[in-house]
Amino acid sequence: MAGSQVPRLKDVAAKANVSLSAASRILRGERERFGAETCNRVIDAARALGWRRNLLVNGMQTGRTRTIGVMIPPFDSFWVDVLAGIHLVLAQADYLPITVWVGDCQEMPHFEKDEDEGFKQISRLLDRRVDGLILWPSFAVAYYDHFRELLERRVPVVVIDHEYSEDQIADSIETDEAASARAVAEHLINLGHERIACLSAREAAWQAWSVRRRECFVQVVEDLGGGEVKCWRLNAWGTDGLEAARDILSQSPRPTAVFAVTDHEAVFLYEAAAELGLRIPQDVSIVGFADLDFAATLRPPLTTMRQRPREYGRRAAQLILDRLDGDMADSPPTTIRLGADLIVRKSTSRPAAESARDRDD
Amino acid sequence: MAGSQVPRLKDVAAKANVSLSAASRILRGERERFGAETCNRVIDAARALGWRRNLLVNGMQTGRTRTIGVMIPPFDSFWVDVLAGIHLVLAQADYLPITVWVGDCQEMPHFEKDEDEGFKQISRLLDRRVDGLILWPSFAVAYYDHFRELLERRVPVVVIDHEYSEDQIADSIETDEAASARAVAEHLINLGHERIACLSAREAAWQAWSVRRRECFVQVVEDLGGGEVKCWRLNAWGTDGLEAARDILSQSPRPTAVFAVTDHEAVFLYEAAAELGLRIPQDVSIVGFADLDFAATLRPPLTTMRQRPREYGRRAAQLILDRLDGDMADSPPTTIRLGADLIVRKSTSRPAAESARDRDD
DNA sequence: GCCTGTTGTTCAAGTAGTTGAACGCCTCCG
DNA sequence: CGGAGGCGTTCAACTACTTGAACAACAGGC
Repeated sequence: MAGSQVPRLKDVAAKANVSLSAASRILRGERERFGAETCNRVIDAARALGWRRNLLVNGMQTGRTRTIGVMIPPFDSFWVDVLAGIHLVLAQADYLPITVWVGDCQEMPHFEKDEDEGFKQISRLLDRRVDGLILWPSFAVAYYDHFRELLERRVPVVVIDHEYSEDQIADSIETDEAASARAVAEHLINLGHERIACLSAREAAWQAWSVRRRECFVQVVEDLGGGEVKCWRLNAWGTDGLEAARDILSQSPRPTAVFAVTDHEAVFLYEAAAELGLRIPQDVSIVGFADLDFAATLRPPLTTMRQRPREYGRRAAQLILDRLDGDMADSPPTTIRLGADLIVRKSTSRPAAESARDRDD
Repeated sequence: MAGSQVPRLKDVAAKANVSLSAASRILRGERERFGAETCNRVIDAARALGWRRNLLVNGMQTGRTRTIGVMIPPFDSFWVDVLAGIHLVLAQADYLPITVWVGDCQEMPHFEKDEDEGFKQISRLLDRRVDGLILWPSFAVAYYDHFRELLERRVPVVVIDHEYSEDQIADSIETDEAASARAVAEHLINLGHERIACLSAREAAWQAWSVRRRECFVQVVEDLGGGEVKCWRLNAWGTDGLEAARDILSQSPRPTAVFAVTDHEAVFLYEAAAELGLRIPQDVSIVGFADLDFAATLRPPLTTMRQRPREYGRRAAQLILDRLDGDMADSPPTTIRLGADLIVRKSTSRPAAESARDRDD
C-alpha cells in the first residue's frame, strides 16, 4: 500500500467491473435500474477500497457544501454551550460547523485588535463556500457591510444576542431582557431591598444586550416602585471591573443589593466585598446573569438568571437549516426571544435592618 | 441585485474585458506577462463584483483544502486553550480547523454513547477532504483502525495526550509525566508529608495519561523515600468522584496530603472535606493538575501543576503543517513531551503535628 | 524588412464526479 | 416472431476554475 492515494470512483467502477456512471448512480442510491447483485458488487468494492463521497465535487456542482460558518469563540461556558447546541443540530442534519474567531478567545472584543485578521477569517469561510453563517454580537457589528454582501448572495446569517436595530437584515436569537429584568427586580424587591445598584458590562456597540439589560432593569424596578437604580458600567476596555465594584460597595449609604448584568461582573463584586470585609448576602445581596459554570461554586453560591445557551445554539442552527432548504427560504428576518429562569442561591437575602447597617458603617 | 448569485471568474473576466485565463493568471499573481493597467482592471473588477477564490476548486485540483480536522471537544479550560492554540497557528498559515466532537461535550468519553455517530463525524471530515487531523485521546483509541487507514492515505495525524504504545503510528504531544510527578512529590515531601494518597481519574484505555500520571507519582514518592502512596481511582463511568474522595478522607490514619490527577478530581476532595468538616490545608493538603480556570478561585486557591495547553495546540498544529509541506513529510512519528510548572497556592501546607491530628480524630 | 519583446489570446486537458438521454442487449411472454 | 421490460452502457454537458503550450498582434530597434 506504499503509493496508495485517495481512491477515486473510477477505481471502484473498475474493481466492480461496471461503468463509471453505473457506480456513481448506485452509490448515490439510484438503484432501481440495477440488479441487486451489481449493486452489492459496487458497494463492496467501494468499501474495500475505502472510497468516500467527495463533498468538494458536490459543493461545486450543487453550490452547497453542507458546511456552516460559525464565528463564536468558546469564550465562557455560555458560549461553549451555544456551540454545543449548534454542533448537535448540524450533526443531525449531516452538516458541519466551521468555527472561527479572532486572536485570543479569552479577550472580549475579538476584532478591535486586528480587524484585518477578522476579515481574513471571514474570507477563509467564504472561500470554502459555507452555506450559512452564525455570529456572535461583536462580529455582527464589526463586519456589518460584509454580511450585507453575504445576504445579497442569499447566504443565510443568524446573529445571537444582537439585533440589527435599523434595518433588521438577519435573523437573530436573543434573550427576553424585559421578562428577565422583571424576574430579578421582583426577587430583590420582594426581599425588601430599596437601595439597588446595577453593574453593567462595557457597553460597546456590540454589547447592545448589556445596555438593554440595564435599561430594562432600571425601568422594571421603577415600575415596581423599587426606587431609582444607580448604575455603573465598565470602561471601554472592560478593565476596571474591580474598581467599579469597589466604588459601588463603598457608597454611603451602601446599596443593599447589586444586579450584575453577567456572572463575570458579579465576580468583581465578590472580590470587592471580600476586600472591604462585607459579607454576602448579609451586607449586600448580589444577583448575576447567565448561570455560568462557576456560579454555583462561588462562595456563597450565586443567585443568577439561568439562560439556556444550548437552546440558543440549537435554534440558530435550525434557523439556518430552515432557510437553506425549508419553506422559510424567503420569509423576512425573524427574532427569537428566549426566556431565562431565576435560580435563587445563597447570594441574596433580606437586607439587614437599618440599625444593623448603621452599626456596620 | 435581486437575482445576484455568487460571482464567477468569467464574470470578472467579462467585466475587465480580458480572457478567462488572463483573469485567472492575474488574480493568482502571475503578473509578469501582463501590463500594469490590465492587472488593475482585473483586480478592480474582481473587487467590484465581490469575487473570491474558490477553495473547493483548488481542493479538487491540488488535493489540498487548507483545512484541518480537529476532534477535540471544548470540554474544560484546558481543551479550550488547546483549541485556541490550534486556531492561532492554523490561521497564521491560512488554514482553517474544523472542530467536531460527539454528543454532549460535557461528558468525558465522547464515543461510548454513540459509536456510530463518532464514525459519522470522522466521515464528515474526510468527505470534505481535510488535509490533516488532530485528536484528543478518546477518539484516538476508539477509532484506531480508521486512523490507520488515514495514515495510509498520507493524511497526517497528531494525537494529544495519548501515545499509541505498540506501534507508534502517529505524532503525539504529551505531558512530561515523570518530571511533573517529581515536582508534586518533592513539594509534598519537602513540606513534611508522609501519608500521601492519590486520586486518579477513570482509567479507561483512552486515559492512559491518568495511569501514567498515577504510576509516575507513586514511583517518584517511593524514590524520594516518601513511603507508599495509597491510590484510589474513579469507576468506569467516572461517577463516583465524591464517594472516592469521602473514602480517602475518612481513612484512619487519614492521609495528610492528596494528589488529584486533575483539578476536576481535586474539586471532589474539596467537597468531601467540606462535608467532613476538614480544613484545607490545615487538616489535609490537596494538589491538583492542569491549573484549570477555576483552580485559582477555589477556596482555598488550589496548588496545582500548570500545563501550557495553548502550547499543546500550537505544537500540534505546527506538526501537521510541517508534515504537510515541510521537510518532515517523511520522517518517522515523533513524540513531543511538554513540561508543567508547580503553582503553589493555599491548598498545601506542612501537615499538622501528630498531636493535633489525634485531637481531630 | 526582420528580429525581439511585450502583452494577451485561444486551445485543450485536467481535477472528481453527476446527470439526462439515448441506446444496446438479453430474456420472457404472448 | 414481436414487443416489453430489465439491466447496463456510452455520450456529452456541467460544476469553476488552473495551467502548459502554441500562437498572434503590435511596437520598437537595428
